[in-house]
Amino acid sequence: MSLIASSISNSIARPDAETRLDQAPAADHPELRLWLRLFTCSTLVETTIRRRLRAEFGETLPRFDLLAQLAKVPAGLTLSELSKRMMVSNGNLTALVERLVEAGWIERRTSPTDGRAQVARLTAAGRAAFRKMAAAHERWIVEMTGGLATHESEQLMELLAKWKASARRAFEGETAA
Amino acid sequence: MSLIASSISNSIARPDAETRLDQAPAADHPELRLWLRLFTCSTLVETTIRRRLRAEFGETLPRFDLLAQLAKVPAGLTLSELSKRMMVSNGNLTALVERLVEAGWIERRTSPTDGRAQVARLTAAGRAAFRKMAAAHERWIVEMTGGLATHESEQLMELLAKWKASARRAFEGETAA
DNA sequence: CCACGATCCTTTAAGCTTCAAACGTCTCGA
DNA sequence: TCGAGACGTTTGAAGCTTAAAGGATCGTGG
Repeated sequence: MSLIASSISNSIARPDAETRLDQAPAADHPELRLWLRLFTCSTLVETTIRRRLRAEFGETLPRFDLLAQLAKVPAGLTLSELSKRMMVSNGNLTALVERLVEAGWIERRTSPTDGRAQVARLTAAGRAAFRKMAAAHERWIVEMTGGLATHESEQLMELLAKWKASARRAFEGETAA
Repeated sequence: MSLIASSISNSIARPDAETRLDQAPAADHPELRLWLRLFTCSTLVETTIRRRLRAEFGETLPRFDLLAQLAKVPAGLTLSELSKRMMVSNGNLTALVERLVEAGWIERRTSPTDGRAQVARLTAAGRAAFRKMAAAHERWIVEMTGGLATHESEQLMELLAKWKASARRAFEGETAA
């Protein structure tokens, strides 16, 4: 969480010919405003989910997320596969998995085909716990997306797909270089 | 960071009349897919910014964010005003402000009108440091939004505004209740 | 005037997160 | 077969984050 926000860098230097701050209070470039808005949406949803998860189930979002990933793959996933899907660094998973193993919700074993890899898998208890949370989670998401009509959602999906493509290019350009 | 992902909860219970998984690999409800995609965009952009900020300036995102907020208000902001704008908990700011004061980039003093409030303000050094980072940050954002045409950006702004409204309702319903 | 509730900040404990470095395992080519 | 490099995971240090509890200050209604 953390709001990037617009720069003030050139809002002073800019000549006043284009000074139409009808409703834009401060942000300069439309791209910055767009990013700011996307980020706000994301944070709002995420924070709400996090709070409700804690309040109603005493759970954290990363734990729920990990369970959700495993729920989709009954055979289990390696830790690095998990870290890719959850979009977190791999060093992160060791402790997270550790705690979930202690809770009895997942089990971890060395891959039979690759001595380096650890495979995590849901236990029956973990699956049951997850199922309850997932139902609530789904309701929350639907509630928070309620303001959009069907055709709007579809439009949004497409536009975000485009953005995602741009963003991923920049993202990957990093690790490659 | 943490990817909520779809539930598997009812993907088995659902009758196969509606089983058109042409391209949707796993997610059930369109709302979940939408949220997932928004979240992915957000994380992709955020992670890229974070990495570049570290690589090129040795800075972290929260520090940059705080400077950005202060840059918009020369007179300074109280810590609680900052926490609202940055969308983080207030307990968070104490240490963050502390470190930025040590770096000499901001200064903090008790508000003359309210003995409880601490007002943070950029120093000249902080403003200079921020300016350099802000210019780069702006370039990065523009780069990552490059795939969208002008009319698409505008559309996206509107759709996200609607979503934001829904999400904020849910968000505020929490603290009010 | 003063007690009460609201507000602002800090502290604490627990957990999450990243990066970078280290270690074991695997793969593949010489 | 053996070595180099790639890969999967763990560890450590530093920092971020939250929720909850505590202390200081403010404003207001008695």
